[in-house]
Amino acid sequence: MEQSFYEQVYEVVRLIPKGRVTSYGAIAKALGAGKSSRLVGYAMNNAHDALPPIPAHRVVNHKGLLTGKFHFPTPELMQELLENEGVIVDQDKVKDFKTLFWDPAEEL
DNA sequence: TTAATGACCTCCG
DNA sequence: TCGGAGGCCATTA
Repeated sequence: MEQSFYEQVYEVVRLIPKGRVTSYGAIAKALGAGKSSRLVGYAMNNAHDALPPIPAHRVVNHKGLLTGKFHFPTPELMQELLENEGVIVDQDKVKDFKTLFWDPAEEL
């Protein structure tokens, strides 16, 4: 599997600027598969072995909630990484989500 | 090949 | 306005 939907997702996630976040649906939509939002999340499941490492901590659901934090080595790591980049996280939710939101479709 | 899974999104009550 | 249930697509076993 050289090229697949996953590769597309990885590319977009790696393009996310530091201190910015995006949603799975936005990525899926940017790839032309707005209904395949679940695939984006599924791709992240494989992102653990993807190289270079994927900044999955910059990707959250459309609610701005860190749903995938449990998939990290440690749930708190995701929040730490976000705060380390200047993203404020409160109650497992990204503060000013719509403000820090980064639309991949605009970059692509 | 068929069936099941998933870090989601949208709609309806 | 808030909560719950269903549906979509690609990948893996």
